[in-house]
Amino acid sequence: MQPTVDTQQRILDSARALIFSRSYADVGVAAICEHACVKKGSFYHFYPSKQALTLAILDAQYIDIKEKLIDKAFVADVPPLARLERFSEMAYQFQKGISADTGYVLGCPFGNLSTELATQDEPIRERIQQTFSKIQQSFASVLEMAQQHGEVAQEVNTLVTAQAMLAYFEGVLLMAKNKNDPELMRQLLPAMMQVRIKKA
Amino acid sequence: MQPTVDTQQRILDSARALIFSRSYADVGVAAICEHACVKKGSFYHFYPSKQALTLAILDAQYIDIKEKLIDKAFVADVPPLARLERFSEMAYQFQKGISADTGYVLGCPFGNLSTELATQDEPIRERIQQTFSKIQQSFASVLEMAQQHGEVAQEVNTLVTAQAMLAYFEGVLLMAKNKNDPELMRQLLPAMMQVRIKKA
DNA sequence: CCGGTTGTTTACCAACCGGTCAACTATTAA
DNA sequence: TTAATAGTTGACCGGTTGGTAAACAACCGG
Repeated sequence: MQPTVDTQQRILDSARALIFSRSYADVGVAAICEHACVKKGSFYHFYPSKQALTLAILDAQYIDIKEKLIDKAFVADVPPLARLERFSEMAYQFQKGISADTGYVLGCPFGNLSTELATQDEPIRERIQQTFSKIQQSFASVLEMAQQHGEVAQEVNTLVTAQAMLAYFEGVLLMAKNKNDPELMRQLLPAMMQVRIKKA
Repeated sequence: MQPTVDTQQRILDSARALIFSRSYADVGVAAICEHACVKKGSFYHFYPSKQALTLAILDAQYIDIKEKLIDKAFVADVPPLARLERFSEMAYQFQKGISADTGYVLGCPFGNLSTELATQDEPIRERIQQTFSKIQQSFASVLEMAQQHGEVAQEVNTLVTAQAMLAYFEGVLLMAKNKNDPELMRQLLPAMMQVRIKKA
């Protein structure tokens, strides 16, 4: 048969790009197939439903973000708190690039799908929740190291502070998307490093 | 004619409730009409399009939030910074009530519509942007009074800090919606009052 | 009593939605 | 050589989408 190499991959990549730049509801299966140069029958050969595809997108998206953003920002030869600054700066550069390419700040793939589907699709909501938890854990680990380095007070609840920082990050992305201006991230994100929530 | 009293109002109220609890794309004109006990022809007698209705919803929603949340929280006989705490507490109570009624934390009507439509519908994006600006202004006024009372340092940029606080608030709402747990607001919102961004 | 305005109703539209199905083709293992 | 398997294709499904048009009913000012 034809190379066939990556029909499934093309479907996933196309769907990821289209849904990220528009919305879940606005991107139909037909549009995904057209973008991936695949017929609808093939789509349903690989994915039983649009929902199942979306769950696969979430997993792939997390792997990407972990490799290309989190792991690249949280490097050992930088002091813990400065790693969070690297994270902010890289996220800003990322959104700025997208904005330059597409004309739009697209925000966070997880946050976007979450607000659209959290009350509508329980499996998707749950998967996003798991993803946020993993990212939160990465943040919390950095905060713990920061505590060991004396950069963060011992009385700080690292897990809850990580949650708050992530919430702030998502909020800034939401506002930047709505304003369609990546520079808002530059202005607001530095305050993320100041967020603290103390132990109960 | 029939009482007719408020066909238009019923359409607006139904649409507001339905779209808030689901999403823009998931709530069709037919569903709105059914919920409002109105025929589709009447809908288009009052609103030229679903988009126009949504713009009207945004305006009505802002009026509501301004009256029932902002003006009630920002009262003169409470110290400025404590007004922000009142705002947080009332927002939490509000979401808790919704959660008890519907089984879901619904988040912010503006934030929800923004993430879904910001890249798709420019007039709606713009209207949401104006709404956020107004809320931000209310926050900034409180911060200025806090400065006059010595609660906030003079070097703080009140307008940008207000923007950051609003972003944090939106982020917390997003996370609470995704976790479907209003208690997250109790845990995270107090940190909103600590957010500061200094003058350049 | 009339005519215009406002509002309501019903029937209708083309386009699209997510998803199914059976026929077909190519590949591989026995 | 054959049979099973994996992948592809195009036609098709019922239901729904936002929106339209025309007939009709009730009100009000002249």
